[in-house]
Amino acid sequence: MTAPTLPNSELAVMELLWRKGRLSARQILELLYPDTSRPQHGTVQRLLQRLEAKGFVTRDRSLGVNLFSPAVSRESYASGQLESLVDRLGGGSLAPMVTRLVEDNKLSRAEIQKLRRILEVGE
Amino acid sequence: MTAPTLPNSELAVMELLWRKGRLSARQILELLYPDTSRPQHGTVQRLLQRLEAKGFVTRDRSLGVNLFSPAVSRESYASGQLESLVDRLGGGSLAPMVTRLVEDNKLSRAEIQKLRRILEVGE
DNA sequence: TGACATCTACGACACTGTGTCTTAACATTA
DNA sequence: TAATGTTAAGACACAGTGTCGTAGATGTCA
Repeated sequence: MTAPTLPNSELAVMELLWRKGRLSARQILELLYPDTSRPQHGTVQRLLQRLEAKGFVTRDRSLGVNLFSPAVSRESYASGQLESLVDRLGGGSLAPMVTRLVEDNKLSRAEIQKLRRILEVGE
Repeated sequence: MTAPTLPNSELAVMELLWRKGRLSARQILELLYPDTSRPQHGTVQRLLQRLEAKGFVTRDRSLGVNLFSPAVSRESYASGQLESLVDRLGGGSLAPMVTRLVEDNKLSRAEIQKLRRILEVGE
């Protein structure tokens, strides 16, 4: 099973969970729709349900209200997406894309330094 | 205007064009649906039409049959997708995702070498 | 314990994008 | 000009997304 790509609304929920760690549906509702008069409980509940089905959040039912936590870290999701991008478009290699980014000056000096350091593995 | 993400069927057409450079609709049809008895001309035509509308292919009408060429290179599309991934999920930085790939041994030794060389810019 | 508020689960729906087909118009050539 | 191939455009089914409403479960407090 390859990692699915999350739609925007679900990603927004994950962003919250990644930032806060563990939230109730109500907290998510308030953070997600801060100035809406309408309830929209159902929407949040649906999103959480779908995320749970996809294995992206875990639900703690031991309390009165359910608490939701991320089951997939941001780094894990992001790198999974990167991997799938590389497979789909790069013929399995990240290098050509990075080459292009460098040529187009899309990577800052600092970013390049960081990447260099990361890639200094072994010998 | 940010680069759109192409659906599979359109990407399949682009793959052909990237590989072959310039093709007629019929050639694309034959390459795309090699062993189909059904015509499916319309499908290919539609795909090409949508790709043209998105600015991904150019159409040469000067001959009897239209000839289609890629208007966006594979590298350009791929790096654009990478860039948008970094913006959406990496907080603008590619480094964390690459870190994760390295940790998970998703990058071969050769690939790491290649990336290192690419990133040896300036000083 | 009953009344009330909250929370949860789920069916429903509109909209959009995708993938495909069909048909009609058009061009080409034998 | 008939036959053949090509292009254009309408149409549609289907899946995914984002949302709502509601019914039932659960909890709280007078």
